Amino acid sequence: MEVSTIKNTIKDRRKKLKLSQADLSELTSVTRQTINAIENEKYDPSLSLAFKLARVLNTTVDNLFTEEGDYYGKD
Amino acid sequence: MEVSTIKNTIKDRRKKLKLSQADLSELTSVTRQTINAIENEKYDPSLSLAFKLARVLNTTVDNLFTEEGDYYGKD
DNA sequence: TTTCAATGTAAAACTTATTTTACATTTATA
DNA sequence: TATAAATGTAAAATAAGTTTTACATTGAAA
Repeated sequence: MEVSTIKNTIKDRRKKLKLSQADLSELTSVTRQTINAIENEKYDPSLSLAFKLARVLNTTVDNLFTEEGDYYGKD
Repeated sequence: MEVSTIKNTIKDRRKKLKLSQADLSELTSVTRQTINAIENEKYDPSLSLAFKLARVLNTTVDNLFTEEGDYYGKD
């Protein structure tokens, strides 16, 4: 089971707005499973979805996601 | 031939830094073709690559990419 | 004007993101 | 505590991003 390299604060921000995963999925036009997978960092969202999520959650992509660790990965 | 929904200023910023597409591809660990395709907006980069590009080009994801138009797309 | 570097492009294979369908578990509330 | 809502998860299919290989065109410099 792969794990995303990028962390995010979607769950926190979603809850502050009292939205369910289903609500957020509708607001961003993806499935609830996609929201769930991204919150639980099964994989990274596309750039397009990252922008939609940031917009709906009243923030920026750079704020919502943080690329940390992995600076010495692969090669 | 599909076209990316997201615009970017990679080419401009790359040139200001006097980098070739090949240079940028090495700095971000992708192929030159990937850089070329993204500059010419054949498709969007992954979120991970978007962050790498922003970092190398001394800017942020939100600055480097702009999601415009398409507000009334698809459904 | 030749030559080399840089850029554009394309098909096939592969990897990763997303959907669809479906069900199980947890959490809130009547 | 029963019921509904929310969340977690999973397999198969499809869509989108990336690599590999390869070649053609453009641009710069000798």
